[in-house]
Amino acid sequence: MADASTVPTLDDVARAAGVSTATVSRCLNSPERVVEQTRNRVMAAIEALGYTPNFGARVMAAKRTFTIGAIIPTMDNAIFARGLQTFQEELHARGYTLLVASSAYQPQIEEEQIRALVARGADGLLLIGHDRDPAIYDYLRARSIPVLASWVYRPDGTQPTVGFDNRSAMRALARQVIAFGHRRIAMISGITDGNDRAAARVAGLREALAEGALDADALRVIETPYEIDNGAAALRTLMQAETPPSVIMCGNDVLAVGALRGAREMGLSVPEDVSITGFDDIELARIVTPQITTVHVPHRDMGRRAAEALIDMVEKRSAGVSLELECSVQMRGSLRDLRT
Amino acid sequence: MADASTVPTLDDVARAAGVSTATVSRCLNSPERVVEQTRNRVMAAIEALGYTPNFGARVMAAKRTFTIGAIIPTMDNAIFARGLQTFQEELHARGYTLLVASSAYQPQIEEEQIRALVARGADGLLLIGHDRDPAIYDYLRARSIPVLASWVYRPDGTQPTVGFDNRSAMRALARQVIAFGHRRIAMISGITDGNDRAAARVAGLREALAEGALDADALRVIETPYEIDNGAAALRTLMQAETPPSVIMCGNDVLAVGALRGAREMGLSVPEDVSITGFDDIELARIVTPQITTVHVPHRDMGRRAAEALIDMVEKRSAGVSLELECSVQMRGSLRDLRT
DNA sequence: CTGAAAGCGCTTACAG
DNA sequence: CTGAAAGCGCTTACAG
Repeated sequence: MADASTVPTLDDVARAAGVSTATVSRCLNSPERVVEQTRNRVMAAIEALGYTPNFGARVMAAKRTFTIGAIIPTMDNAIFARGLQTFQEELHARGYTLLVASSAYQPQIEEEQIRALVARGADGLLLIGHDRDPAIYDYLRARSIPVLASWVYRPDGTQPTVGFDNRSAMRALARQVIAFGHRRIAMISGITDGNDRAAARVAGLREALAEGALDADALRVIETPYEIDNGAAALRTLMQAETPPSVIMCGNDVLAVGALRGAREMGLSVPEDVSITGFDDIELARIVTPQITTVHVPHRDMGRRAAEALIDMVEKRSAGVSLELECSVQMRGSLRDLRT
Repeated sequence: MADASTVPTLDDVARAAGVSTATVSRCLNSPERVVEQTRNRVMAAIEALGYTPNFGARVMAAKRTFTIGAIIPTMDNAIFARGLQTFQEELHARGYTLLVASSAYQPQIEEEQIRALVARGADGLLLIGHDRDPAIYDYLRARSIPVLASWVYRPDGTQPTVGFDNRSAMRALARQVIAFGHRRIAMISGITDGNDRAAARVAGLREALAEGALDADALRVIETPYEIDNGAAALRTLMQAETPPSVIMCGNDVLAVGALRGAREMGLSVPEDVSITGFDDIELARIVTPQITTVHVPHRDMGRRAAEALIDMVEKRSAGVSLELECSVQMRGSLRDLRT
């Protein structure tokens, strides 16, 4: 932090300009309340001294930080990067700064990060997913800190959400898979414990199976953290079964790309020997060969809308409105149509 | 921010525990200085009230935030994700919190973000690349805020750096390319203006050309922002030349993957019709087919070392020591050996 | 339009 | 080991 002996304070500016600290403060925060001549003098002093307001002091006195905190599960891959980028762009345009933390998909770390962000005076919080220990929402409510849950749409939830319906999106993809004649379906899911998006995607697949009069109970699901290598390993396991699946639906594109690599390593062709699907439609999905059939998530739009909604909440213009964004199925080369 | 009427303060805790605020503060900051019995009583009160220290007040009183700021050029892709992840892990292990901002590769935005982070009381700053307006370093020095430059190693620089030598790394790759018999070499570079890493990579290639008695002046270089689509477009332009290159060396893997796609779209085979190389060795490089020959950058190690070095500076244990990390050339399928 | 002064919620010498 | 008190640098009613 700054060295007090060297960094000018409001007091220094006031003295240099021959006014009170109140006036200097006003010049900075509501300049229209200061007559021009005085203001010019003050601004000149600020410039001359190279004054920057002390953040801590300002926060403490004003009880606002113009800071929004976001906690995402991981920064290690591109899943959240796109959405977060537009989220931050929109915040910036509205005069807010974004603080990002990551939780490594661990509720305990997420809670720690939430407290850290709150302790840092975040005016509002963006969280990924809706379901978490209610005590956290109580904690936030007690401090009247607005929270928006994103990457998920839950009109029934206790918190406002701006996102998409993970379950119906996966169901739509699974219907397509079934319509293509696939019957031996397996899934490589992310860890569902503590991850409502992952759980909803599995549920969406099961729903589609049930609709199609397929045995949802017999569905083979491997749960594994969202990492490329894990996708490869899981595919190997699944394909070594006595009756290997004709299609492996993955919880996201990272796992799908890993599965693709795993197939290649086993000498299997995709989609001739096995079909693979993903979820998210991040850049990765279009970079590999064949390109991955996946669920397109409107990340950029979601980020922007989330920022708008959260700032509205922070500025008391809204108690929090949920917004549903539409996903779409992206048909690409990794899914084979067995009817042809 | 918190609603004062509802959020417990140090005072509330002190009253509840029947001690002074000084004691409560000590329990939080140097628990060993409080006798166990008292401490237990205080901790129970903290728990019971759900107390969280007020950040602004703490910062103002302690003149430390235990916050490190990092400004990276972009969050939109994986280039910086890996390194930043370990950077933040190491900070966390040492009790610091990371604040990340991005500059969109624009010096002006970077400067704005630097001021924002400083205003927020960052104890230290991580910046990507070394070369920038000296006024920025002066500003930081006046506030005695330690700065570490990373993703670059510059023993001659005005600031300590923890990173690698972009120029010699690219030169090493280019030597290999030349050794493979390539003579018609072109480059797709990132924008070099305001980006010392990008500029150093171009310089490294030129050096290797000169060494090999090739005409460095005739080198065709297209500069374009680091985006996949731009890599594809640049490749198209280069391959439409009268005498197209036998190899296209890209400023990073993102451009290389784009170039690969561009080649495929033109019906060209890689590496049969044209070789492609990258830089960074991010996951992308191994996901595509063929895999990209590239420069491996030790991102994770760099992130960890940068955190260590910066914290040492912050805690006055060091005035800032530069550290060079080694890169290595990763030979993969996208580069053809013309001698065979 | 401007100023004097209280107060924001902590930390930290200084005593005891 | 613990407490009383000053002080950190701002903002904001409240007066004038």
